[in-house]
Amino acid sequence: MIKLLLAEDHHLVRGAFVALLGAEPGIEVVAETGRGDEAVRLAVELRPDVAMLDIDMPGLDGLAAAERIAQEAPGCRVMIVTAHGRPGYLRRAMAAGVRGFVGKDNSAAALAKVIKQVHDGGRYIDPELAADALTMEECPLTPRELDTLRAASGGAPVSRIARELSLSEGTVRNYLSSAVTKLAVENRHAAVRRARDMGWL
Amino acid sequence: MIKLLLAEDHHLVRGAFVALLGAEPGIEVVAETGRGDEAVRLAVELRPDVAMLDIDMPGLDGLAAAERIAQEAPGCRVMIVTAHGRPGYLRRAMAAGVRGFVGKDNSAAALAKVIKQVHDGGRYIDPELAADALTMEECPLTPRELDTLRAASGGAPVSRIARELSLSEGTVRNYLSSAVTKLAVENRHAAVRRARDMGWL
DNA sequence: GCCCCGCCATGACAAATGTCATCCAGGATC
DNA sequence: GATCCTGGATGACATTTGTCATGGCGGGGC
Repeated sequence: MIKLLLAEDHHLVRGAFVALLGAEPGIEVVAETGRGDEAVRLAVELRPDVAMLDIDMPGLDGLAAAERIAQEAPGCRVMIVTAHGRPGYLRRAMAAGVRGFVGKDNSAAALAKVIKQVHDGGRYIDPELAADALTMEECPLTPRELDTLRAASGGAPVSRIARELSLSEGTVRNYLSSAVTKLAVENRHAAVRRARDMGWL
Repeated sequence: MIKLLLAEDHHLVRGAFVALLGAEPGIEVVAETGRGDEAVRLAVELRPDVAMLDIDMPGLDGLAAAERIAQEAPGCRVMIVTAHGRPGYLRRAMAAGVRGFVGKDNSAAALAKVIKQVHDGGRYIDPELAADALTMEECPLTPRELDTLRAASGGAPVSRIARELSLSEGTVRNYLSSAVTKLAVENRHAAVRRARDMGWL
């Protein structure tokens, strides 16, 4: 019997997952939560065989939670289920030692199969998402450029970004400009959008 | 037996819903789809008692689908299930004659109850979302302002927006400026964000 | 009819943004 | 130690923006 920890922020979807996977022979849902930090705590406490995490959750996002679980509950295998096929997410997940990565576009049967595969020490990456990630170049932005993009994401003016990061306005403009060039877009707002779409932000 | 049409774009979530609601006594899922246009077609063809629609779907979004179903399959009662509690969405849904509006944060039991309530001719609005919509002012933007905001949403420069809408650049700047003022934000990009958050865009 | 409002358009000016040449510090290389 | 390179930082300059005052046009409402 595979002991499964389930983390997904929407009650309804989570409840549906529990119903679905609870019916699956060989799988037992031992805990469920809607928060990432909560998921880490439960993984440490209950030591499930597999933790299945959504990405966007309050408290701690699924990728960060995966990293923490890998450190604090090493026996627990982690898989990510997400609606957003951002290529960068897959990269981060791999770096965190995640063993399964599937989109919410898959069938329930496929999901159960992946859970078992992951439990048996295997790996499974959604082929479509994997293709995206492989054909895609590495994030070309430097840490500083990412910082400024992040700070600019709310539409904040350069002056505020500069204050926030304790930089001169000129410097901020430079980083943004260089990000815009690298991403081949027209201005920083488009750059923010693009970086976010890629899962880099 | 309530005949239910289910429309939700993620296979996995949809499958889970089917499993969940199929187990519910008195409810029978007669059709399921991941596309809005498909949902309209199925509603017309199968005449289910209740159609349960997600908002973000390919083909036709849930709100537009709701409008079409109200016209083309009047006997079918429509309810919306969504992850995004944008106040504007609720408004549009009400205008389309939707009889149920719930967030994905609810429990499965609550969902089944709402389905039955809607089927019996009642209405149900998620109290939390309703409160948001009521405390919130109507969208203050003119159609033209919305057009320009929409065109600006990708981070496009004014020149391109002007070409797209066949307006002079000055006019575009005017609309955007007025939108920025009305929404009390710092620039058009923040205005786009805000309008989108409100469900106005 | 008259007035108001939304829509379209100009021009001018101030402020924010994008671009570029340049410089510095530290690590890698030879 | 001299050199090269990269990421980080800066200020000057051109361009793009946001803002404001203004005016014309057409359709509803009174």
